[in-house]
Amino acid sequence: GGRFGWRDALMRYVSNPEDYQTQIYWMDSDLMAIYDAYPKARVHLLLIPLKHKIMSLDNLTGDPSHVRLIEDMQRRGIWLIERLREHNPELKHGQVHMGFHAIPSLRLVHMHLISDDFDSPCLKNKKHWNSFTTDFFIKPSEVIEALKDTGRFHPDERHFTEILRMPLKCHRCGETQSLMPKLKAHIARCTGERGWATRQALKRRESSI
DNA sequence: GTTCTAGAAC
DNA sequence: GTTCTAGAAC
Repeated sequence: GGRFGWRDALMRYVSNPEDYQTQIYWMDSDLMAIYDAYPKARVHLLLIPLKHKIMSLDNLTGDPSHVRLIEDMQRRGIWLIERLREHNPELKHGQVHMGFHAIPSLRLVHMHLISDDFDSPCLKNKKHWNSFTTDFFIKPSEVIEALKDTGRFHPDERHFTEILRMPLKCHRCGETQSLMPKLKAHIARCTGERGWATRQALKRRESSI
């Protein structure tokens, strides 16, 4: 086999940033923000520490350097969202969510920055949806508090596996949809009056030509 | 994490 | 008959 298995996909970016320049949105000596290779929304970045090679949140302790790392990621995440808003006019009023997956598939601690539209052909199944729109999506403040209070952050695997199987629920209005295609159609409609009206106007204009 | 696809659901 | 989900991947 090769040097990296699929679980180590993020190691490539961290080990050889120079080979991935087009996939890097922003980077300094401590953190790297890359475009998710399979974005689940119009904007979807991963923020990855460069100096601490921590495989998962389970490996964090109450050590001040670990608490500080997550606090730095939180601060940088907020900064990146502001930067994204400046460069993406469509994000001006929309929310950008920031968080970790409770049980990530890929090694190396990474925090998602993802826009609220969830408009992407890569968003395909229930696991995708529930991993961003339920308690499976862990805010950095939750991790920081757990580390300060208990010196660890160990998500219960059975609990979070069950969460991924929950019904498909719109993150805006709470309405439940039976199937992914129906959810995706609903999300497109429920994505805000202004966005919806604009799309309808564009459709009318297209069909009248 | 994705791809592929059998068979369930429609 | 087609769409859609969900489990295997050696």
